[in-house]
Amino acid sequence: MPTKKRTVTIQDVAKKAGVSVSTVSRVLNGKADVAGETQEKILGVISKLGYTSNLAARSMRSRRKDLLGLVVPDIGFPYSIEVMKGINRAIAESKFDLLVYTMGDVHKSGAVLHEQHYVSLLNNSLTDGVLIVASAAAEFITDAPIIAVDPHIINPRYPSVQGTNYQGALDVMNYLLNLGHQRIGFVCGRPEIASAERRLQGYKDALKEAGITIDESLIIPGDFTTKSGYISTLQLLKSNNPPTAIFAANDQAALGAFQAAEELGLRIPEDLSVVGFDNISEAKFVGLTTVDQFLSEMGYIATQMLIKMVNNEKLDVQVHKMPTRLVERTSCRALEPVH
Amino acid sequence: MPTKKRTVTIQDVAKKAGVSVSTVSRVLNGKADVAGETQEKILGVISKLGYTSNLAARSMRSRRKDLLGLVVPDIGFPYSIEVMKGINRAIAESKFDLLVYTMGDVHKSGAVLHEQHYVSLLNNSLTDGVLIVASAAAEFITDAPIIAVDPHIINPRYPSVQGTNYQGALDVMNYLLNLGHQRIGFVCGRPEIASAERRLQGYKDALKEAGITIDESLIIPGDFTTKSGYISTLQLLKSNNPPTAIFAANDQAALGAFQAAEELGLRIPEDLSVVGFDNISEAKFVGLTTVDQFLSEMGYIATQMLIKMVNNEKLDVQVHKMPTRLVERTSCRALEPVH
DNA sequence: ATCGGTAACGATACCGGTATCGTTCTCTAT
DNA sequence: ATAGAGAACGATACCGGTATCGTTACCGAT
Repeated sequence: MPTKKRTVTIQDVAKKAGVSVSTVSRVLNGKADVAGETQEKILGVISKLGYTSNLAARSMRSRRKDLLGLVVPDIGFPYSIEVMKGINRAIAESKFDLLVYTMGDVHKSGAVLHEQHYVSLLNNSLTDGVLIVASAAAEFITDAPIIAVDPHIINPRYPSVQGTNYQGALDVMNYLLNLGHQRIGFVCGRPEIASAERRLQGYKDALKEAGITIDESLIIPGDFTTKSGYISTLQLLKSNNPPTAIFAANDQAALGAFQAAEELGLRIPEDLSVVGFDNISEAKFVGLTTVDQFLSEMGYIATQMLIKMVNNEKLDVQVHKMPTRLVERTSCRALEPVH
Repeated sequence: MPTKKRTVTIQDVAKKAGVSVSTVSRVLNGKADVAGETQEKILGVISKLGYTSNLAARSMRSRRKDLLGLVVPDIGFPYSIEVMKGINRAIAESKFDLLVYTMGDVHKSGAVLHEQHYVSLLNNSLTDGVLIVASAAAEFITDAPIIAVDPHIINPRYPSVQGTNYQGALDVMNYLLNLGHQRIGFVCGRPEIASAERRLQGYKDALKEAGITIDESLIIPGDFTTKSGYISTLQLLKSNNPPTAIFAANDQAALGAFQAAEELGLRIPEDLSVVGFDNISEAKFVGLTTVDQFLSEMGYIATQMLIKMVNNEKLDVQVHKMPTRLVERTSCRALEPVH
């Protein structure tokens, strides 16, 4: 094995320039205490050697890093993508850069203590503050700036941005009920996630309010994936008394419902009405009626709140509630009254 | 201002458990040299104090971090998203975690040396290896594992994964020519990017091959955004002798062409044929004929190559060429022969 | 000539971990 | 009884930067 060339450090620069590391560090950080001539020489050496500072080393000693952390279980999900778009926008407008930490998958074996590991991993070590998206972690909070988008827990001990999931679900149900639908199927999200439960609760309460008894066979488990939406919808449609409409806990599951309908030769909305939740970018193209919870905006606002926290400014609210809006497209139709 | 609670360090754990930091470190890294009883006590203290290790400190001393870095200019772009999906998949299958570094925007003021800064920022400091997506940076390479997806330069000094941009463009042009189109507009990508130039070259060569003289007025500058596609298309369609087909350097620009056509009351494909490049997820929904360059797959393969490099295994190829494929949808039609 | 002030720079502690080596203690073999 | 081996653990150097303080040289003022 060949000898590994070491990376060039501040020591190398100092030696080559004939000055001390202190002086190089001063130049790097734009301190005033350096003679113009010396500065130019050092800058020359730096670019000649191709020196770049070691983030880890710097982070350890200096408090301010101008870097925000983001923890996402899975960056491939449309949900995560939408939120990240907003975060990205806020980052672009700020002086902060962003470090995203992901495991690629929620379920993955890891080292000892991996459970806690991945949250405050960035915390106080690399970044000035951390954004957590749709995660249960960070139960144990340190006092560092942390903010959650759509937390698993309804009332986390740190600030958060949440959508009005319950109200959104009520809106969907009232919309469908007004169209004349009585038998409405519900494809659940992951039960451990608070927002999924809130939507289910909205589904149930709206039915109660309308005086319709809840048929448990119309409520099918799911996990927010397209595949689960597909399977659940098949199950619903093949039953003896299939629903006329399906409310999926998120858009991805609703997309699965589209697939199932197509496979069974059913047209949407003629033979089946479908509503989703999230308004991911695909929804527009397939004409899916859904609830916009302004995910991108949530990410944007959360980032701005985090920046405030980092700057030691006071937050206006601990929990920012983002109102949802029903987006009517072409996946639902009114039922003719039965003669 | 209240006194800042410090984060809990390995020193705190050691003191509380009545052992040395060395022993705690051994427990953290699962070394064998610890008595079972001691280990349990330490683990107890760790979870009681909510200790999590400082990534920065750890990275500095130990070579192996089981962490890969990814540098993207803008994570909001559909292009980046597609590539990241593949990376995410490879990460999920591996023991590595991923750290994504982004500035949120390509054009952003920064500290001194920011130009170099953001590439090998992660390099040898935090991560075992770095993926670079569609960036010109890293001209100065260190010898650390680096791999580029779709590099700006055709022949970078480090391994890369690239699409067959030239061949893909030829395929598009031959497809359009076979449909009978003679006046074909081209909406350029960002000229400093190699892949954009390769596509333009394919456009020109195909025309030459077909014996059609190149009309420079049909070649409009662009920058890969939807907006630029919109503007360029308007310009093309409003000219005296508008094209019958438009080949956009990427799908986002093609989407802009759709907008422009709609605004002018032109139907696609009846009044105008459009082809894109990339096959982003939106393309399917609008029926855009495009070139699939398997971006997700490129990310996947690049990640696997990087992991090989980190493990000191030999790469099969330095440049992995990913073949493109024309995806025919409904945005083009055959021209009737002129009578 | 002595002093104080300031500009420019160097020496060193320190951040929080890991790697290396040394120390202590027990147990077994001779 | 003593040496040697091995288990369990501690002490300390070190990673590559920044923060703090100290040092030197040069200046004008008293």
